[in-house]
Amino acid sequence: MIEKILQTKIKDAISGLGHDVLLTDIVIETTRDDKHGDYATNIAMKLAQVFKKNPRDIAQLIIEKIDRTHINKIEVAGPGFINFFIDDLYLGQVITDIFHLKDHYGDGEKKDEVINIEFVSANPTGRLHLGHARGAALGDSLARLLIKDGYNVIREFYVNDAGVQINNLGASLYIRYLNLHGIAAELPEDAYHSADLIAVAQKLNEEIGAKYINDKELGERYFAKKGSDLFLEIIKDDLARFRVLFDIYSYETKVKEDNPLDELIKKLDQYIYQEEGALFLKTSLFGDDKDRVIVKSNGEHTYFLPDIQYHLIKLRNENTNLINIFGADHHGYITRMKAALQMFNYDENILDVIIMQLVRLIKDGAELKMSKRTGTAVTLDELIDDVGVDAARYFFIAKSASTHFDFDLDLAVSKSNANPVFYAQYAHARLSAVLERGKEFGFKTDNLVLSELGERNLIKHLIAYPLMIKDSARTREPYKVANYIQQLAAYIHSFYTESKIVDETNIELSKARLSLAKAAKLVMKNALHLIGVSAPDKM
RNA sequence: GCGCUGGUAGCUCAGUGGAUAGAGCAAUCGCCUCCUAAGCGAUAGGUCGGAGGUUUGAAUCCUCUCUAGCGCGCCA
Repeated sequence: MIEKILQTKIKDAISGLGHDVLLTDIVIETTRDDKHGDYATNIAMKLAQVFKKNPRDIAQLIIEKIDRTHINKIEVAGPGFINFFIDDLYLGQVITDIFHLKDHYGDGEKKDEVINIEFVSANPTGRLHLGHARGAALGDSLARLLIKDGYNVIREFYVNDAGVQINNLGASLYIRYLNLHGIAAELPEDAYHSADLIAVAQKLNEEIGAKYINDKELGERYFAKKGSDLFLEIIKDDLARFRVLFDIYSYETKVKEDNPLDELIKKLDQYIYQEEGALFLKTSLFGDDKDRVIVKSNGEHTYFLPDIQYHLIKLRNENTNLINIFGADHHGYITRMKAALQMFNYDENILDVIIMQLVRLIKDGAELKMSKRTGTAVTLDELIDDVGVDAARYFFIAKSASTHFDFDLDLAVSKSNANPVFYAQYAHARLSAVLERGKEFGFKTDNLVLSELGERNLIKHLIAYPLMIKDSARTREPYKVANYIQQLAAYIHSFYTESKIVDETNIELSKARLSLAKAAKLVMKNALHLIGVSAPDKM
């Protein structure tokens, strides 16, 4: 890895001047302007205070001491940058590395740590909509990224298959069911109004006929159970279509069944007090604004209590860290959950909550409110039909989770070709075509020297791939992969346009360029795979 | 009122202590007898919400402030 090598060279040079610096304090950056060389460091400016000297003078002292193997030229520039111009032959070695490592190029060191990432976790009371789609794309891409970086990853979905929302589902479905039998019944304001429920009611009606039309209680119970089961199946199917597969589905009912909440309350005893007939948990001891109710005065527990149990279950194995992906409307929940975990002597950082800002849906220039109640939500299913999995997934992960963004439905559907994902896929397809065309030539990795600007830019970007993986996994930000992909596509298109890759009059050069094309294609395919996007050979 | 997240080009967004603030889309101008023009090259477009401060250096850090979204239930 070039960065590391340069860091070491610089560190050694600085030691030669009688001063020690940490390797990690030496920042190597790729230059934006090729006049500034290939890589640069600002270390001399950082050391200005220590050395009490002008940064340019320090830079000069460093470059006099530095080992110049693989380096063509070193310059002091601007306010005190040190610019490195790397030998072409040395840069080209990355192609050999990629040929050798193939799909494992960029893999992080294998780690013992398990990362459990919980996302989507939608209530099985309707189809997934746009907001869930963002979470699904984000969570799955993050999972892929962490796996690539060497972690053991568990993708987990928590199903709230108990509680008021399920009863409400049962009641809503029951009314739809009565309607199917010509019985007039109005959906209450707070019922689920979406059209999905009609389809589910119809399906269940086929199984039971008129059995429950005169038995509201049994009917509602039946529809609550069967309806949520059916919706969960629909959710799983939609997710699979979106290329999102979970390792574990955990059920609230099962969590409570296997782990009596009374016992949990006993374990939390020292943090619990009673007030006005309710049980409060002293989460304020751990930074929460106030204490939280876990058992209401009517004897029912709040959602929070089984959720604590659930998080403990996720932590049952040693060496596990948790990631939850939440919508912004749940951010108030973070501190109390971390507080509960700290009551069991876990470090607060064992749980990392990624807050995802909500998606605003724009249609005909105006905001369309998403709500299960009013039934105006755009479902994941419809989204996939309209814009396709690749474009949709790319669209959702290409922006950081903290970005509030507008999803313009008209734009997404009508101008899907404007989606940057096609730019990247097209770059991949072009490389596939040219490799096919040049398949008789073979490849060349020894003494591979490519010195055109476009070739060098592409090579340097391939070199940066492992570092990008590491960085995006560390900060848990898959959008950085999308940024990388865009830049990679741009370099590929430039290279393709500027350099004739298959040239019968220059076999050696063609072999070298085909090798670069093959390496770039492989990296592009793998990068796209990390965000769940396909890499077509033809477009 | 308090808290979380935003405010950067016409639009959607990157950039979180360094060189002239970038990309895609939209706009203008070039480029296919030549490996896929879903492309390339060039031009134009920005008081980085505002004000103060720290620093050799600030879009980036600090304080205040304006503004948008979301929270602040014995709901889930």
